[in-house]
Amino acid sequence: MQYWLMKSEPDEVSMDDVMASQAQTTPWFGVRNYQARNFMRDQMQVGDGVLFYHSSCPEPGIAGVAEIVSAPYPDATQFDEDSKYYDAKATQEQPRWISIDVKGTQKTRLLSLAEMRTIPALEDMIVLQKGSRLSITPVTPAQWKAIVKLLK
DNA sequence: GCCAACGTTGGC
DNA sequence: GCCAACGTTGGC
Repeated sequence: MQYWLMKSEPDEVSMDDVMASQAQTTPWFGVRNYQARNFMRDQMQVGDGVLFYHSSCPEPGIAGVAEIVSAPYPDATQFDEDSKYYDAKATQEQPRWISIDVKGTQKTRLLSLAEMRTIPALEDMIVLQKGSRLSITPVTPAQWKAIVKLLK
């Protein structure tokens, strides 16, 4: 059981979108960074906790909590020539990119990036480090606990 | 829109 | 294998 922070641009997929599809699940596609892919491929497990983070928007921050609900599987968009995520070097036999499904657990108040920076228990979070751009990052149990408490 | 930081590509 | 050039991310 591990914890993760996953970034999404709310213009693409917001926490509201994730909650609206609660009956089903939301496929997480379009990751095109090897480090993030490897986290999904090698470490993510069904039941892992996810902090849903809104990036590249007026108020960046954590907007809700979700859960991993599938094993990794090939990201279909890598084979779709019409997709902006198309990758000519990926083949069905040797896919490069991976998706997983998440399910929204709870929309929370927005824990803004600015507020996160003021909380000592969070200062080591990868997402707060200078120059950090990884869209999927591990979260420690202590960080998770502190954030869940703040969001109550 | 700016720009720092990072990742990827490709020539050598 | 090095590294310059380029593209992307993402806060501000």
